[in-house]
Amino acid sequence: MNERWLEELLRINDEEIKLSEKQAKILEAAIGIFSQKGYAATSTSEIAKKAGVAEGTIFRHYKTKKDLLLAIVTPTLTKVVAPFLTKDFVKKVFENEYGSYEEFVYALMENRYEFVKKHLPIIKIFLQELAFHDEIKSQIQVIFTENVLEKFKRIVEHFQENGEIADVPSGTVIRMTMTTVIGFLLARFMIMTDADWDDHKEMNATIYLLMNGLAAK
Amino acid sequence: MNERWLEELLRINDEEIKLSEKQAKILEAAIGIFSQKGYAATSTSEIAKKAGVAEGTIFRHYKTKKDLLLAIVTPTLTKVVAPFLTKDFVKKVFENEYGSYEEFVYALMENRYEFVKKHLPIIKIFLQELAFHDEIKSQIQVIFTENVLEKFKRIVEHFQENGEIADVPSGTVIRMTMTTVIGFLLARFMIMTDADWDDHKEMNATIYLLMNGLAAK
Amino acid sequence: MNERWLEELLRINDEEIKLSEKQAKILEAAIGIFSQKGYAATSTSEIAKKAGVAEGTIFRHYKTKKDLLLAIVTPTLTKVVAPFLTKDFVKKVFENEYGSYEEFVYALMENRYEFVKKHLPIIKIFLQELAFHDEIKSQIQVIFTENVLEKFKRIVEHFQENGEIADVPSGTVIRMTMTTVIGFLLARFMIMTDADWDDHKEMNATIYLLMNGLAAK
Amino acid sequence: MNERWLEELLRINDEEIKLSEKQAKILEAAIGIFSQKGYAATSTSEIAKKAGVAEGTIFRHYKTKKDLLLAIVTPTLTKVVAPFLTKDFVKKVFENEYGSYEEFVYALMENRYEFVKKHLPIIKIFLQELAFHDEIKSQIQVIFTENVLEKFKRIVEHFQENGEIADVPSGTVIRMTMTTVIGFLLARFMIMTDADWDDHKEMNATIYLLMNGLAAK
DNA sequence: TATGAATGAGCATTCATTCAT
DNA sequence: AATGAATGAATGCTCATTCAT
Repeated sequence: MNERWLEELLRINDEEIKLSEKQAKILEAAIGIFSQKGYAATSTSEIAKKAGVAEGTIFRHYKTKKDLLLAIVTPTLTKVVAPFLTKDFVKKVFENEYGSYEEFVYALMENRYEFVKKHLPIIKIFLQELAFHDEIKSQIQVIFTENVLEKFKRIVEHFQENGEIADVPSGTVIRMTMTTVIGFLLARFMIMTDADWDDHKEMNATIYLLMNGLAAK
Repeated sequence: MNERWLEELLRINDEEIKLSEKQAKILEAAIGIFSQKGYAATSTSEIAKKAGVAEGTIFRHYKTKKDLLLAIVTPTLTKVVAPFLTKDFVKKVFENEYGSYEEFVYALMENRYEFVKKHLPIIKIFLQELAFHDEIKSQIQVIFTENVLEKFKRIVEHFQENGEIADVPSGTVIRMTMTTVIGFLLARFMIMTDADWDDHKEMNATIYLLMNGLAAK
Repeated sequence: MNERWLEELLRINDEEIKLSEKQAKILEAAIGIFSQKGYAATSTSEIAKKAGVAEGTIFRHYKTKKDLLLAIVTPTLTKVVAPFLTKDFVKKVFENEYGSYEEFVYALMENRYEFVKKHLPIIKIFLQELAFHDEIKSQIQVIFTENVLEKFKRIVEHFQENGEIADVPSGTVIRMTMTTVIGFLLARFMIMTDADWDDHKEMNATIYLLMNGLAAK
Repeated sequence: MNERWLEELLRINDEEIKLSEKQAKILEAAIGIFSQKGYAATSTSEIAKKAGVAEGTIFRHYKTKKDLLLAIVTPTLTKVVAPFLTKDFVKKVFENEYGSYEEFVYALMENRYEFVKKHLPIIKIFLQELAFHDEIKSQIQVIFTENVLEKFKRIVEHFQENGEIADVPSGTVIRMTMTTVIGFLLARFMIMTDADWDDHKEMNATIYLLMNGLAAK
């Protein structure tokens, strides 16, 4: 089985992670069941059975059940806001790699759409457990304020000076953009899971409306 | 203790619900702990202790732990979309009680803002457990398609003919409106719980952006 | 409903027992469920539901669950060996009401056959709980030695002197007779419950074999 | 502790059963308490305590309490009628290993007497629970009709042709023989548990009477 | 490294019994 | 006399975790 995707997803920064075969199976099994029934409602014996390992093996790799959860969720945390973490992300914007805020948002949305689509189960776990574990909550806070907020603000202000978008407080623009993007993804993947949409058409419409909303008058 | 609000919230349609004192205490306790730690991670003994009753008493009133959850969540289900359930809701719109879509959205948002603020713990439970209990999921589906969708559509189309909002498919307008409203409420109550916002200013900005987005050009 | 049979069965000696309607219903329900699932596996709430009374009502009439069992089983105890308890039972034998031991055994068997048939559920309870409650065990001991053994012995010896039955120790004859009678009844009512026998033909054959066995040579 | 007898008793057919030390202790404890207080009145915690293991350990070996019961009772089921299950049982009879029906019955009784004496507690459990668990009941039915009835019938008919026993329907002879044997054993081990009998003398008398009863005239 | 038997605290639920009405 | 809400101990069973092999 090719576990490259898992290794890649769980890698933080650039330290290579080597997952033994058993470890990979445990993680896969845990992701599957956690996302389906929730962390608290999942038993380690269930995970062990699905992973095809002994119960004890789980605890050799992860000291507690919660450690197993965090091993899944923590790396994902950074991956969710990944684009913002690349060094030259802002530079790209200023160097006109994105000719407009619209293009930027479109690229962002498309990128996150693919990411969510690929890692839906983990994203679900993440959203669920976020509410109950303060470790996760505060990590988000940190990542967001340290790595995302400032950059996002610079980008927004760039396009405001630019005259493309209206001169409202950047916080509001950011929130509008984010709720729009996240709202679209939630609607698409959590609620209308089986609706037959033309995803890209809806995405375009959504961004069009957002841009209209943000446009300078 | 005054439990009128609880009785009122849990009332479906117009059947009066009479909560005995113990029952009210059980519900209150359950709501508190469920919303804080999640349904699956909450033990009935914990609820009993917080409610100040014997554990057996819980099971006299609610046959299973899950029944207790549903007794909390099911009535809330309808209350969440309550405005749409009132008989003359659409009529009001057409009779110019709301002069514009903007006014309508504003009223809706304000109203739901107050509702969520008041019943935050139950809403949290509701959102969490939604993902794991198919009974809840399918009930939502039913309520939404039967009571909300059609009415919402008529309203949107009304204001499209009216020339106020753009001539995009009504489904897209509805989704945009809903993700905006829900997005705002989620951001406000779930994520930035302790930010010191000026709620109404943010609400106004949000709606302004939404309306710009939806405006006919 | 006519509860005369119950009142009659539960009457000890000659004290009249007046069962209130509720009491009769409780007893009836208890007999039904005890005999079907056993005393220990039956809950008082189950009895209450079947009897159509409140749980509390049971405990108004019978202080504990065990009291309820004993109220059913104790009177039955004497009724099981009832023929031996009538004053003139032995006299009847000697006065040639029964011309032979065979006739006597036949009458006894027929009589107990009808009794067991009529009161099968109680008999079942009786046999089951006998094993677990020392009160019942010792009561049997008492009744048997005080009321049955001596009389039975006199009867056997009568027909031994008479020359009808062999001159083995009367204890052995009694045991043989009893295991034969009881064995027949057990086989008929407990084991081959649904076999389609000709009961009286089998009874005759059984007694014939017994008498052959006991016959003086 | 030597658990060979338990392993042997619980072995079905010829598959070896290996009982771990804990398992043996659990079974021993369960047999003891079940037979004393009955299955339904015995709690798993009680068994665990007596067995000197943790309560969870019981459920690692036996999925449910009922499984534990069946693990005790089911193998015993076949052992009870064991003589009939040996391949050459009937052959032995025809080849004059038993010169007469009397000798045959005597051997059978003696053999079962020793068996019951040795395994009294299990036999008690067996008789008690028989009444409440349909699995046990139907298994008996199967074993009896498949393995015992036909053989027993052939033996009886052999000795009828032989002229030793009377020409009554074989079913009746079988029932008489069985109620006599079982009646004796019940009387001996269940009822007169503490009587000081000379067991073999009583057994001889019993068989003598039975044979007289069955004798061809 | 991996196993799986063993643990005992904890779980949801049921129980016989009490008591205010 | 009858009710049924309330109790809290007890039940069968599951849990995350440990540890000898």
